[in-house]
Amino acid sequence: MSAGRTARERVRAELIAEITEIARRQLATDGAAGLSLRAIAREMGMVSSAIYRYFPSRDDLLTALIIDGYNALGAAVERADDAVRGDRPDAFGERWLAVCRAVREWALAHPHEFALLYGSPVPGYRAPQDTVAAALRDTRVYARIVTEARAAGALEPLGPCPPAPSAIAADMGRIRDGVGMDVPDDVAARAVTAWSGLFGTVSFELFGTFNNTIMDGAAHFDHSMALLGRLIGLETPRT
Amino acid sequence: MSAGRTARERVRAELIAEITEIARRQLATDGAAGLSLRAIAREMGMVSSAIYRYFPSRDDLLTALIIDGYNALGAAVERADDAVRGDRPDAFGERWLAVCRAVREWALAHPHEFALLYGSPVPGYRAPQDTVAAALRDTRVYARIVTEARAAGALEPLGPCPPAPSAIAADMGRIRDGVGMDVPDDVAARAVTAWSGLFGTVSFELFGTFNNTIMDGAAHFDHSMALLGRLIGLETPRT
DNA sequence: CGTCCGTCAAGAGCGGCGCTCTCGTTTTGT
DNA sequence: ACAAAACGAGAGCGCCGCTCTTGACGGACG
Repeated sequence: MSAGRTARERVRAELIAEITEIARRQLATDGAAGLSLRAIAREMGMVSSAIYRYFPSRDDLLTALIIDGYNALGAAVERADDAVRGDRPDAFGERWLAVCRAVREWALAHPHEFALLYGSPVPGYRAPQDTVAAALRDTRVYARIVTEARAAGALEPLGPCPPAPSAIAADMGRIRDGVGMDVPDDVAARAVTAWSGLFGTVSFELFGTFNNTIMDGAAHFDHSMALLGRLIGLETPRT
Repeated sequence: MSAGRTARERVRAELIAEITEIARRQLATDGAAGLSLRAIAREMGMVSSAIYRYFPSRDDLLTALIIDGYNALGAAVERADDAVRGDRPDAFGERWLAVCRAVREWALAHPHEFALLYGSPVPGYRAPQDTVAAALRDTRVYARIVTEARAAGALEPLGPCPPAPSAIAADMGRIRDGVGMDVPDDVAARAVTAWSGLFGTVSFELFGTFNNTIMDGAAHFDHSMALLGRLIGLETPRT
């Protein structure tokens, strides 16, 4: 973590930082497919082959950007939850809505990075294990809200729903362990469904599926998230 | 529709068909980014520039594949609904589940095509108007189920949910007109939310977000769709 | 102090890509 | 029969990821 001792190590770390920064700017402009090591080198006044001293391949640079992206989204989600939780830790519905909005707003502000994280996988790219750990960061926030809400007895089941079949018990157990969501299978299944709905809604808006139909994205999103929150059992505020 | 009269026109139509067929195979193998006009030409024993007589650019070929994809998915969804509707037109929950399963199964069978339709937009590609019409085909089936269910009085509202805010009335109206979903705003909003949840769930499974956690994708999917069906007000069968 | 080895930037080059332009040839419609 | 349109082939432009070689530089050690 501390700056490397030798001058070489220091300049090396700086160059790596500069490369990823330019790459992030390229990503924001042209998307993942437009990310070009040659263009980065050009912008740095280097020759393209020199970049390979720092990133052995384009995919390795992509991995760095993906991890950064997951962390940025995760941090935004954490901030959103903390902002509500600080004042009213029991306002679980508000916390859920705040988290959903944070995801949407981060996605709208960084569309290409969101596409990199949750869009079609980059062909030929195999996500290394480092990325899957970073990918869980925002999910943990979300799991915490559901867990705390249930512990507080704040989950009001929403009408008669089919119970979780035993076939998904093992999967729900893995989710429980993976992100620390300590709730029964029924609640976990509803939470996963709502979570998928959140990202599906953001994807639809961002990728243009809603084009020319849903114009007031924010209003629709808020209402949609309120409905999904109710599916979990959360009381969401009127929007 | 009938074969062109002149020999040239006939061979032209055949060549276009052969190009799209090879392109579809390339798409299934390598994904949209791996689609290469040069490779297609090579496989056809032509020189690359000759392809441009038939498709003026790579994007135009992509457009053809996208329209084909929407139609294939739409047809699969129509078949799934018709299979249930023929016997039991009032089994709205079963029809909803059948449609959801059709989407998932088509996506699993044609992952790259699904990614082309619902994944990150191809950078620089601007969807022409032809594609958006084709994109509505599966949605119409889905809208028909919800509309018929409501007309039959088969929608049992699921507990107390926030009512649709007036801010989304115009958007819901556009959806009503666009896909022929003749239901009030409250129902339309729930339907759109469930619909987003369907594609979010399929995307998560297909793009690897569920990696190593949800192993029995089918069981989780069925239960998730049952929950979303209940959100609309449909009675879904035990799975 | 001098040597020596690891690190580095640079350059040339490979095969691939989308796309354009030209040039003969073939087919079509008149 | 002849002009016009359509066509395949070829060369070429600028881009890409990636590899290999070469020569210079600098910190570590004898």
